[in-house]
Amino acid sequence: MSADDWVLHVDLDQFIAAVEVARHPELRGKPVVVGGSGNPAERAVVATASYEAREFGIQSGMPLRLAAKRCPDAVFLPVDKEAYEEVSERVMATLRTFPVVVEVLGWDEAFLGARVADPEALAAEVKQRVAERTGMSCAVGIGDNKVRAKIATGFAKPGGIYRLTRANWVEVMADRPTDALWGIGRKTAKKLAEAGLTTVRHLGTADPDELAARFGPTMGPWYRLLAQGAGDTEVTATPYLARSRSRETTFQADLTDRASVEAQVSVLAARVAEDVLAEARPAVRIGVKVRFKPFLTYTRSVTLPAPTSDRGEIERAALSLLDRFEWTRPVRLLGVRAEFHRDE
DNA sequence: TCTGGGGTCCTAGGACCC
DNA sequence: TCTGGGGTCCTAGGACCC
Repeated sequence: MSADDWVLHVDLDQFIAAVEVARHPELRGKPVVVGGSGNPAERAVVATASYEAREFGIQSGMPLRLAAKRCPDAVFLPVDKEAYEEVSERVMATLRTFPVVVEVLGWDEAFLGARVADPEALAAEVKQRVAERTGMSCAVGIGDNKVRAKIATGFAKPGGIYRLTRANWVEVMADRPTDALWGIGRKTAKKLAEAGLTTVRHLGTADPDELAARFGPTMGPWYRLLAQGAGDTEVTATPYLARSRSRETTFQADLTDRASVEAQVSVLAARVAEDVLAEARPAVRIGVKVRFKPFLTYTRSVTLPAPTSDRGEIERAALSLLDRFEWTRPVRLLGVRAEFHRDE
């Protein structure tokens, strides 16, 4: 058997819930909901729900209050970022013990670039070693590019292995709705349906010019390629370079006066300035986001006269942007963002 | 919706310049 | 004024993902 190039996508099962259960074994088998500071009455959403909690119709992104209504007996836990980062680091370190290129995608997922004859055997070894060294269970998707590997993982969950390549793409995907594709969400699927394109098969054979006219010169033709299973094959271990850093807060009670808004923007700007300093690259642009009651969101941003990492300058820029909003409604969220130079 | 927080990328119009 | 054409930057918003 000769070796070929493969992309594996490793995705930890129920990552956040799994970390919590690992350190609180008494929670095993119970509906567990992690989100906000663990108080289901607060303005926050579900970060992860255990499988038991999902049985009650609880999903990530759902307001904690609604989750509590659906399952009053669920255990509500606060988000503990440090704990998840620590376990994530151990998982990624375990992945790096294999002769593969590891590209980290987030806390709980990574692409592996491997040249092997038997990718299923590699996937099984990865699952086993991750379980032994970290106690975490994962699903592994195998593909001939990143898109197919990523979609394959969805069929492998929880805890399995699935291979999706050019060979079975049509058979597996052609009759599925367009939002089964990675990068097509609810809104785009709806727009595609309005154009008569409801399945992956339809999209893959659609007229590229018409797609370009409807969805833009880049996205239109890209959607068609995506539906054909096309995707990037290059897995890279190059360290990630952030394009921006931001901090935002939804207030438990809306802000109604300008002085509190300014005070909160100063706090957020200081946190962003710390992040900018940690990046060791200056910010070139500062943005402010305001979400008014009921849920109206606006942004204003400015290119700085010169790149800076100075806390005072970042704060002044953020505060000056406040004059460009209309302050007629209560404020539920404020955010401050710094952007870095795009090249390198 | 009772709708978080942290990101990425694309689009489109206007400004501005040659 | 019956107002070129192309390139690039700036800005706001949208869609998507985890």
